Parts: sequence; structure tokens; C-alpha cells
Amino acid sequence: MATIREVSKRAGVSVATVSRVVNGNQKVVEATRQKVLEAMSELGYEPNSFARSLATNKSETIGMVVGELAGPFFGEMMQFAERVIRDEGKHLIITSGHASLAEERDAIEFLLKRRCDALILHLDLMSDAEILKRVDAEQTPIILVNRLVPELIDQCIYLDNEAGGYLATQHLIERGHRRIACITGPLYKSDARDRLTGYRNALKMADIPYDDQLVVEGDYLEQGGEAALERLFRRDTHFTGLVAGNDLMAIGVIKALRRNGLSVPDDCSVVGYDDVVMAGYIEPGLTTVRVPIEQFGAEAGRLALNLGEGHSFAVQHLFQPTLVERASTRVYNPAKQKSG
Amino acid sequence: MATIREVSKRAGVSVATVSRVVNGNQKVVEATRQKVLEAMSELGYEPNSFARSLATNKSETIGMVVGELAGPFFGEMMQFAERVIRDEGKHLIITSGHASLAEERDAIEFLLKRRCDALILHLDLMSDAEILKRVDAEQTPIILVNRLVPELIDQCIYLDNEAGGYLATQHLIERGHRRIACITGPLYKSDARDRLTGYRNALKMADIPYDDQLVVEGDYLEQGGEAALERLFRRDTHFTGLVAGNDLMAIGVIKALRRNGLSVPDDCSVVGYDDVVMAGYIEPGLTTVRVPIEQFGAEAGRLALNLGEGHSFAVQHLFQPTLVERASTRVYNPAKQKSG
DNA sequence: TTGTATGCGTTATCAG
DNA sequence: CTGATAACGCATACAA
Repeated sequence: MATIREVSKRAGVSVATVSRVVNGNQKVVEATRQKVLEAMSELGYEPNSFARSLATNKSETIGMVVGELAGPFFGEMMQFAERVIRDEGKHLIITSGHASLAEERDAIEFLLKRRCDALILHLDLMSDAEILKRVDAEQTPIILVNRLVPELIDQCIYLDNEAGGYLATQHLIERGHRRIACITGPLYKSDARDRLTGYRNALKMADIPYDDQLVVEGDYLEQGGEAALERLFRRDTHFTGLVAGNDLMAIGVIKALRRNGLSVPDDCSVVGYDDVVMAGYIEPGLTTVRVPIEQFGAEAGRLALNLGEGHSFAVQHLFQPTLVERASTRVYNPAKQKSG
Repeated sequence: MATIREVSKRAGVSVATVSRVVNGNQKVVEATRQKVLEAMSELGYEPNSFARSLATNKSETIGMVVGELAGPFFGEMMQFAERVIRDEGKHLIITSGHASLAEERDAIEFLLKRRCDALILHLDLMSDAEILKRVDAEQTPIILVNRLVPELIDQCIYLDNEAGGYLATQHLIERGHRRIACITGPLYKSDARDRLTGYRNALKMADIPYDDQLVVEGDYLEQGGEAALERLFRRDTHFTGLVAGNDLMAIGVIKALRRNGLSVPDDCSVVGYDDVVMAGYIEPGLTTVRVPIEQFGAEAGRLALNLGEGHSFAVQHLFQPTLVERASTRVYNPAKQKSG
């Protein structure tokens, strides 16, 4: 591996000059520049990134923490973030938090130790307070994805979850449903709370009284969806439509409904949230709220590039969800409906 | 950020001694060791990884190239590889080849420039010859996943694809099918060829003559599966079962069969390959050949750790596929069957 | 515009 | 067992 010194000897110039043409930030006479370029390519010179980082105290690297490396949601996000970042000649290092607070902390430590220029974090467990504390303590810029921490609003990329919850519920109301159940995500998460608020707002707009017998807290997992539905059944209440906090739970719900001899959407309409790949493949196709996850990734990448010094892309912070209608919802039909 | 020098001052020892206790590779008297440890924690000292890498010419990092960051197959692989690698205090840097030869090359360059201690490559496009050339040229150990390059057999983690093709076909034969179509992957890929060989072997064992009218080359994509089925139909041949080169194509096939008014499995049994997450969710559940992708990831991680100096885990190179039976296959029923 | 010299934070060699 | 000190490869302030 050729070093800058070898290049400088071969080109008959000083290492400083070579450094200048490599980084292209200072003036170098065209003739000498050519000599250097030539020497570089002859030797197949590649700057040593460690030496450079040591000298500049920058790593040309952006770190990212996701919940899981596997799974449709994060995959798309990583994909688009990487694209943006790599287009700028920088690199993305991804680590996962594995749905545990300890691992989230560990992942962040790791990235910080690697002196990333900026961090893109998708944190599930860490509290706002702890995040704030860290942001204050570290000098590394931090971007939060799919989460809004009011004090850090300029560093957040997030979705209007209230609008999403509204959208899902309104979709059922428009189709004549009035008894609409709701399985929320874990309510310690703000996105779950916001979606629930959207649900309540939609009911209010339609003058449908809120009935807490129809609401149960889930865990964003498929099994949790099944379990939540069972709880609903035990309450012996009645509903013809259901909005789930995410697609995974919606899928669990559909399974459980069928197990109970009910048909989707004939006996009960079901709306999900996220629009994961699977939503289009299950039977029936899941009507769901689409989260623009690719854009989350791309915008987070841009924001990281901006904050990590150097760039100034325009970035969109707040995104609006949209409804994707498939086959799991239908108009309320009093004659057929027998659910709940 | 405290440096080693500050720690040495505070502890009243030389930097060399501090370095020794940090790395724990040379003897240090317990008393001084304690002093150093104390100074370290008081200052919150964290070694600078760049300086260390510069001095040692090692990065404590393993690079990985996958086809796509998104998608079930790679997600699982990354997940398990990361776990293994991070357990050893090293890091995994992932980049994607985006299904293009240029990007595969670029991704490798990138990782090499980062001086990774070893590379885990899942290459789709690069030829054996080019891989060999690179392995010879670079001193960085290279591990190949889901691919067998005979000359590099000790650096490969791969599946017995011939056995997989055999398994899928045999499953249908056992259930009485004799006219079995086969949609292969792109035949320039050795895994696709091996699966096809497995298919032929199974037929031979059952004394079923090979009929090339029943075989068509696909592209491992869902649409390719649909297209391949259309070609089969145009040939006006007859079959009651079909083995697809992977799950995505199998899903496409099922879609296309239905569009043509045929039922799976009543009119035609379909077997996939890979056992991606979706296989369990589509209707009907897809009978498929399971590839132990998590193990691929974990073993590749271990092999990388071994080859990147330091470790000596036992690693399994060759894996056997297994059959997962779901609802897309059934016994041949001459009375009902009307396919092809 | 170009060259010289120094520092970045560690590791490792060589004395002591 | 411990301390100086020379690399490691590059960037940059300061001179020329």
C-alpha cells in the first residue's frame, strides 16, 4: 500500500503538495497537479483513512442504530440512507439495538467510539430524557428517526402519527362502521399514543362516543395482536371494524378472527399501520396506513450529512401518512355482519 | 476526550505502561495496574480507535457486502453475523452491492479502503475468476457466503443446493406427481444449476424421464415467476406439480396460476426454495426448501473472526437444506387435477 | 504556489 | 517490570 510519502517522492514534490491535490482544497499549479495525479495512479495510491481521521478528527462515517437488522421496516430505511450517504463518498455503519435498552446504549457507545461524524438513531426504549442528556453531553450531532423529541425538533425525522390514526379510523367510519375497536401499540411510546389520539379525533368528528371497552393496548407484535383480540372477545363487546397500531398486530388479529370463525372483511374490517411488504401478500390484502419509510431513510441520511459538517441539503422533517386500500376492509353490511 | 498521555500523567507512569494495561498483553505489577485503572476511569478514558488502527494496521472491523440491505434473506444474515462479531468486541460494516457488478466492485473497494480485518461477501454478479483474482491480489481474508468457489473452499459457507433441488422434487414425487415442471434461477449462477441438477436426479431416481419442455429459466424475481409460468402454458404441456428456484418465483407462479383460474394445490402443487418469512404468510402457505440463513450469517462471522487473526472457532462450511411442508402441495389426485 | 516541521493517539522496540 | 522513543500516514500552520 503506497503512502503519501512515496507518491511525493515519485512526483518530485512535498507530501504537503500531494495532500493538497488529494483533498483539492488549496491551490496547486496545474502542471504539478498532473505530476502528482500521475504518480498516484502509477502507485495505486489510496489514502489511509485511519491516518486521515487521526489528523482531522473526522471519520467520514455516519453511524446508525436500528431496532433490528432484519425486518422489512428497517431494511428499507437502511437501504435509502446508505444510498444517500454513499453518494457523498461517506460511509454508513449500522448496528442494532435489539429491542433492549442496554443494547441501545451499547450501540451508541460503539458508534461514538468510532468517532462517527453524526449518528442516526432509531431508538425504541431510550427515554426522551436520556436522549436529551446524551445529546447535551456529546458533541456528535444526533438525528432521531421516527420519533419526535420536542426539544430536538430540528434533529428529528418523524411522521404525523395523529393523522395516521385519524386516517385509519376515518376510513372505516366512511364505510359506515360505528363500532370500531382499536388495538394500540405500547402506550409508553409516543407514536402509539399519537395514533390513539387520531383514533379518538376521528370518532369525535363523526359524533361517535369513545368507548374504552373497545380499546386495548398491544405490543406491536403479531402474537400481541392475537392476544389483544382475545381480550376484546372476552369483554363481550361488539365491533364491526378494527384499527391496529401496526401491520404485525393486524396480521395477528386477522389470524385470530379466522380462528374464531369470522371472516375478514365480511364480519370485521381490519386496518393496519406501516404498510410493510407482507401487507400486500397476506390474505386478504391488508388495508393499511403507509409510512414513507424510504423517505425517512433518505432524509435522515441528508440531515446527518448536513449536521456532520459540509453539506446543506434541504430536508423534510415531518411526513404525512397515506391510506393504502386493499381487501381487508369493506362497507358495513348489517345483514351479514356478525362480529364481536 | 482523554488521551493515553493524560492517563499516564495522572497515574504517574509512562504511556507504555498504560498501553500495557489497556491491552492486557504484557505483565504489569498489580499495584501500578490499579493506579492506571483508577486514572482511566477518573478521566473516562476511551482509546482512540484510529490511532490504534494506524499503529497496528488492524481495524477490529469486519466488512460485509450483501445484495440488498432490505429483504428478508439478507436481513437475517446480517443480524446473526453482527451478533457473533459484536460479541467479540469487533464491528461489522455492511454495504450493499445493489445487484450490479459495478456496485459490487465498489462496495469491496470501500471496505478494503477501510482496512477491514476480513471481508464477508455475498456476491451475485462477480465471476469466480474475478473473485479469485482479487483474493490473490489482496492480503485481506475473504469469506464467500452462499457460494462455492472450488479453489477457495475453505473460505466458503455454502448450501448443498443439489440436495435442495432433490428434496423439493422428491417431495412431489412421493405424493404421486410425475409431470413436474421446474422454473430455475438464472443458469449462470451455480446455485441455480445445482438445484436443477437435484431436480434431474430426483426424476432419474424415480424413473421419470427428463422433459425439457417442463423446464424454463427464470430470474429469481416474483415477476419472473409469473412470466415463466406463462411460457410453460404456451408450450401447451401438462404438469401437476412445479418446483421453483426460489420463493419469490413460487409466489409469482401461484399468482399467475390463480389468474388462470387454477387452484393451488388442488390443480397444481408448488414448492419454493429459501423459506423467506413471507412463505408462511401467503395463501396457501408455501411448501419450500429451508435455507439456514441465520447459520450462514453466524458461521460467516466466525470464519471472518478466525481468518482476521486471533480466533479459532470451529466453523461449519457446508449446510444441508430441509423441507418445510405447508399448504401449497398435496397428493396427486387424477380426478380433480386439471392443470397445465 | 510550495516545502518544512509538528502533532494526532497508539503500539512496539529496545534499553534499563 | 517499566520508561523513552521511534514509527504509523496524513493534515496543516508557518515559512519561504
